[in-house]
Amino acid sequence: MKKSERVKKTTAKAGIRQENEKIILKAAESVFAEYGFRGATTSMIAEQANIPKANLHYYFPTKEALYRQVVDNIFNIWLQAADSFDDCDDPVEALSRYIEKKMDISRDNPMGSKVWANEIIQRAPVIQDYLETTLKDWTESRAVIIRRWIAQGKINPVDPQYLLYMIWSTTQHYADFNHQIETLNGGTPLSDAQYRVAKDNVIEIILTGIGAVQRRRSNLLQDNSPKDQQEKGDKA
Amino acid sequence: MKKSERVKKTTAKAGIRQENEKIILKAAESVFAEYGFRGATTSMIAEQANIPKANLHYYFPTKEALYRQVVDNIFNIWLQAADSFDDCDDPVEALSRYIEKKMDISRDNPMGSKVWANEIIQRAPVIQDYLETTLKDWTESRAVIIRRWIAQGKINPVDPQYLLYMIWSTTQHYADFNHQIETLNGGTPLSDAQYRVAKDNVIEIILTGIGAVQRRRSNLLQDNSPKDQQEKGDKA
DNA sequence: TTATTTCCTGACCATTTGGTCAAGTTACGC
DNA sequence: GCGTAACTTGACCAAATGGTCAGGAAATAA
Repeated sequence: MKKSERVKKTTAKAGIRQENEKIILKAAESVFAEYGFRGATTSMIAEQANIPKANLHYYFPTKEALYRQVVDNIFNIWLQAADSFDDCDDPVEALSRYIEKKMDISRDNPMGSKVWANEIIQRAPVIQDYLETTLKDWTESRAVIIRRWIAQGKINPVDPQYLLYMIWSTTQHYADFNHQIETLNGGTPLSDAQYRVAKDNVIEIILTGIGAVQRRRSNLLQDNSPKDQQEKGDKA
Repeated sequence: MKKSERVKKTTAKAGIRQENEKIILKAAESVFAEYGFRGATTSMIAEQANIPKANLHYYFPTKEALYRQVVDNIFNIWLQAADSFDDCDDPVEALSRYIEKKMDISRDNPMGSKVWANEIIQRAPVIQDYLETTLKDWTESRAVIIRRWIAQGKINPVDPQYLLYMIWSTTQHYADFNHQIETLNGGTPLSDAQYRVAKDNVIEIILTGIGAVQRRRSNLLQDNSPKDQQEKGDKA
């Protein structure tokens, strides 16, 4: 139908492959996010990318190859977030930064999070390997840091593994269940201000919950002043 | 797995329908959970239920009708959990009970939770109506209770909506991401003892996080009985 | 017994699916 | 210009899919 609105070709032939792969990957991400690997069809993806299906198969020979590439990209984003949880002496700083980063990712890349969720629900046919190696190692290394904080009396004795699950689930919920949140918000997406409040609530409750802070000054209820956009002026 | 071990027929003809519908629904739940509506096939479900596909269609004329029934059952379980969050003066009691109930459901009915997750990710084609009515009303009524607790100084000022999201996500994570948790647990499911610890951690961190308790006595670390994760020393 | 209703299922069908292919078109190096 | 490599795509195919159907088996009613 609408066929020639295919997006500009930057500098002619050079870069066409790169450009088109990007378009296809983006379309694939959103279709895989919504329907999972089995439920997604290459026609849907092609349509979303606004190219003929045969063209899609020119760039990605099989549905599985395309899916793998999508999942790979997502894992890289995950790694990026993981880096922000550094080996820092201050749990408030390290955890605030990590949670904030994860919340940002949920907002900026909700489709990726959904693809990940689908992968796990389907028992990780593609990323099982990552889970057993990279993710497991990372988790254990963070557990060491958390246990050190506990030993130093900086936070309450909590089981690191369950604390991490809480952080993952809470932050990713804003991507994966975004539709439900939107519905409960009257059918409109969370505004920037609301998202800021959500973030603050999450950080505050978790940090307070593990005894990293006693009780913070800020009122976590949404203030009704229209002005609310200053940077992360709230921290430790 | 064989073929004719189809389960006993209780009392012959009477109740056959009921019996078979139950078997089919259970099979359908697990297949829909793993692959979503589109990704699931009626053959897979029939196979899982150990009946010919044509027989499945005798009881449930279409895939969609079957799916609707599955989703309906899940929503009823959700309602059951919702009831346990009653209008109680004590936030510690009300929230402990609710979180515990949700954790129990995640353990006893992980497939249901996954079907729900898939539904939301797919933008609730079937349950949108519930979200806008039952779920929304319930959420708002609980928000009132939470705000009252805040006004009474029983908990810190937090935004009720985000607190609820945290409870939902954290508890449901144990069902939806059960495979990831299992992998990180060395490939074995959480034991009863571990699950107990997980529950306690969740309850404790959230209740402490909102200031409902100051700091509780229990040590949330798993008692160090020799049986801990140390099977495969894979590493890099 | 026979009649009637319910249940069971192999064979079948139209549509959708992932993927191919051959005949093009476009861009770049020469 | 011309050749070649990269890109594009309508038409096509075999397999899988949701669903049907006719005929048979089993249970109950008469």
